[in-house]
Amino acid sequence: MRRSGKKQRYHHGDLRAALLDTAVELIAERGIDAFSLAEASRRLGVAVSAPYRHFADREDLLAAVAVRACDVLIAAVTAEGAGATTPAEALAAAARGYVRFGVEHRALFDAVFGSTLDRPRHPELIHASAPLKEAFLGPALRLSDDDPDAAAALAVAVATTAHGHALMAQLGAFGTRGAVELAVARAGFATLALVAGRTALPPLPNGMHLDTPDAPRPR
Amino acid sequence: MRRSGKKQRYHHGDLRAALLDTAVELIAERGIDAFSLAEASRRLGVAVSAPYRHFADREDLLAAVAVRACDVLIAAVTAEGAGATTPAEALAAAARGYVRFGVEHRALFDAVFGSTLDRPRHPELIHASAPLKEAFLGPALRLSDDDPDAAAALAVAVATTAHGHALMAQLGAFGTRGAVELAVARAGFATLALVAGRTALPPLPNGMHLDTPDAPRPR
DNA sequence: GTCTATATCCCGATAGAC
DNA sequence: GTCTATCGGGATATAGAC
Repeated sequence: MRRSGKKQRYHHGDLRAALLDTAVELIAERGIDAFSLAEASRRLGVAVSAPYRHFADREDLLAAVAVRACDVLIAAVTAEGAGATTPAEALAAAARGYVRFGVEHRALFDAVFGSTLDRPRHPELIHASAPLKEAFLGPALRLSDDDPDAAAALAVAVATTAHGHALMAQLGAFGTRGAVELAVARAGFATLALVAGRTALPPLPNGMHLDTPDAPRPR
Repeated sequence: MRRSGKKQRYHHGDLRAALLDTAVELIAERGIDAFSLAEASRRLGVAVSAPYRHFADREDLLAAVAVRACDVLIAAVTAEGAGATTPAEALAAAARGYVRFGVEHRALFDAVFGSTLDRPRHPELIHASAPLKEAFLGPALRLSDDDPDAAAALAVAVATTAHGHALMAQLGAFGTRGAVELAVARAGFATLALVAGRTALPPLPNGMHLDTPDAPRPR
């Protein structure tokens, strides 16, 4: 019944969940920096002070959105690779899923990558994003005869290239009509090209392994 | 003499240029969305109304910053490839220059790619960014036996991969110490891998050619 | 758990004096 | 070309009633 009315009031309903949904809506419409608790409250028909019963502050809510977004991202990256037959195809599928997520769920993508969260303040975020690297590292390992250094180098290159395709697609660089599928397809092709030319990728220094950013440039 | 005092007043000086400089400073410190004319005015010791003699509004100033940033970006991309001996090396150098610009001049990078300018309203921006594609397309053409379709496919893949490396580096995914050089180097290697495996890149549809985004997702 | 009310702050943009 | 003053708006967050 919750979906019946447009201006549903959440008095005594599950305001916490409703705030998360509304946050995603607002981020999709105006970007993550323009998101405000005040506007979310207005849209839900509650007082601007109500969210503070469920979230310590604005950043706390955005961190919760980012955690949810991580789950969706990981599902997207792993789902697309379910039917892959070769490791190279699995890697390309992971890249395609990553890009598809970026363009089809831009708000969630921004929640993960586009906000200025103080990540040390939200350790659950680091935990939520951990499985992501496995989706790239697993196939890369199979492609590299279990050489972990070569696999890490390839996985980083592929994930980074997928990231670029998602961002470029968001910028509109792949046009407007059919841009989603085009960007997704190009990310897959680029991945296969990286695989084919992977001998040009020397090992990363110090066993770096696609870690979640721990210390982003402060802002 | 302009640099002598910290709280230099720009009364009757070149306020327009000073505003551009200060905008870059502020964007570097707090991000482009948090940039405000009011704070820039405060920092320069002028009234909040003063900037409106030089810029129609906030967006107009940000567009001017983006134009300047485009010039620096193009210089960075072409400069790094000056000494390249092979087309593959030239392409890798362009990618390295792109990433170096992204991490060393993050404010300028954000001015070009991270703002929500109404680009049709600022045609000079499209003009300023035009030479960028040549830096990638030129070497790609030489690598593709002057096949323009194959060259475009390669150029898009390389530029997009460079973009991904720049963004990932900004996120801190390449760590903190030595992150700049690491990201720059990885972008170069990834480019060489793409070149080596470029037969996996089918032609783009409809003669697409790395155009500047004309219709970014509205926000 | 939500409301009312409020304190405090910041912003973009304009009018009119000098 | 810059200033003073101001309008109109929106934000975060808290206090205290119910």
